[in-house]
Amino acid sequence: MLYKIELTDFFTSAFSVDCMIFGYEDGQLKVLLIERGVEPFNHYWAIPGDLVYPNEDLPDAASRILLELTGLADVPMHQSKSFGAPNRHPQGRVITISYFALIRISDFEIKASSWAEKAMWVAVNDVPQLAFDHNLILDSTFELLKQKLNADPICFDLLPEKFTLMELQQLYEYAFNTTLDKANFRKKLKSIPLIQLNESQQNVKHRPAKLFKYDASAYIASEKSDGFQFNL
Amino acid sequence: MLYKIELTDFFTSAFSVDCMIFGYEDGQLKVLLIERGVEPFNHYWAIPGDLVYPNEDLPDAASRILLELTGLADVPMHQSKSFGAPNRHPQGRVITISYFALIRISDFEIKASSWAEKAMWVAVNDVPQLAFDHNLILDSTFELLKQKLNADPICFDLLPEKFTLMELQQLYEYAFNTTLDKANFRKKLKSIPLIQLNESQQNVKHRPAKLFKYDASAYIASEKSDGFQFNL
DNA sequence: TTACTTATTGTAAATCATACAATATTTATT
DNA sequence: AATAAATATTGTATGATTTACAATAAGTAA
Repeated sequence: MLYKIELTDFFTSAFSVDCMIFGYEDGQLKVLLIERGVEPFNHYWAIPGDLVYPNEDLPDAASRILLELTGLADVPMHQSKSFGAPNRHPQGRVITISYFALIRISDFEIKASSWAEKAMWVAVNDVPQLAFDHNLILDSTFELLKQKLNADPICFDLLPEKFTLMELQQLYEYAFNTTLDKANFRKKLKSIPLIQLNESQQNVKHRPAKLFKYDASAYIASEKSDGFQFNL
Repeated sequence: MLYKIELTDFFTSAFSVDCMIFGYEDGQLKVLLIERGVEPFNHYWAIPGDLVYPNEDLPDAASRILLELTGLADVPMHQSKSFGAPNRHPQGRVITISYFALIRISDFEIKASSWAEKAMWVAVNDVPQLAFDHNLILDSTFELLKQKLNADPICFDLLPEKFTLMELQQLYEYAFNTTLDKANFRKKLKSIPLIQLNESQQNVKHRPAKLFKYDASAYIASEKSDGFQFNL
């Protein structure tokens, strides 16, 4: 630095939030992407995100922007990593704080609006080249998501309210790209409060599986809820 | 918003990094704090941190600022959470990206400089009221640190190179505020590559304990290094 | 030599993980 | 109806791990 930098020189940056919404459908873990209809990166697919207003809190911005671009409302989000390489945005210094959430795809209707041309669920294993450094952000957040799947019972946010144990197992098998023993998987589930319903799977060509519900309040009430390792 | 907001209106913010350096000394987990010598929050204790230059990458800024304020160099840092409440900084909108690192206190010499009046190691259970939202940042990062202590063998970054198993156990007992069975703790350690040295503790009034070293390269070479749960 | 203090190892019971095998319940087919 | 096919669900035997203690070892201090 040759010249003394003034305080006002620092206040020349912007910041954005990027919202990664994950869902589970057709046996695949998917993320909600938009097609940009503006420069820069016009017509590129991207994580829904935008600049934060100078007086707006970050979680509020995340909710607003997700709603504006995709039509999704009332999705509680968790903070992921922040990215701030000096050249990551062509229009100036923009630091992005990324957020993620897990939802039941069937509970929501997506509708692209504002400058988003399209909105689409894309399997995480099938994500194209994205705008900005969004592939980096997504990869990093998917790793975080896998950690959380092992540490907290958040898998139930992805499944329908009533699910079979096989569906639960397949979600884990897909996320961790592995195969699990059915009998032993069920034994591990004994440590999680699940309620077996008097209902069965419909429209299958074989013995239908029983449906289960996750008992969140029982989990919260248990000592397990702090320091517990899920590790399915 | 009554008026259309222009792109230039967004580029009016600044961002900072805050560096939480943890160490272990006298049986206590400590964090490095500075006393501010400038407004705002003059004479408050604070996490070492400052504004990032408009063209500076975040990790570079973290290294530079830590060196300027505390004299610590060559400390690899990991990103923690970001904080961006609109009113968290009295001089304008400043989002902070927090970083943390674990070091061996005895390997470094701290020296306050620039606008830091003092620099001091403070036990994490004994931190005073800090400037800005720094108590919030520290609490949140200490939780993250505990998670990491359970997931990775990072405890060895805090201990001296040669340590006794009792010292290792006491570190965990302090961090998790619990007591552990000596015999069973040692059995858990069997899953971690430790090298027993031909040296013993010095200057103790009873049978001295053997000294151990952590074999990092053996850990990295093992399959455990991905997806492994430490959980001591 | 003996008491004292902490380090280190051992052991038995209980719990959990793993690899399979066996049984159960439904739909589809004859 | 009876049987086949497919998947759901439960069982079992072996080994590994966890847990709560007890026992032994190896130094220091008188």
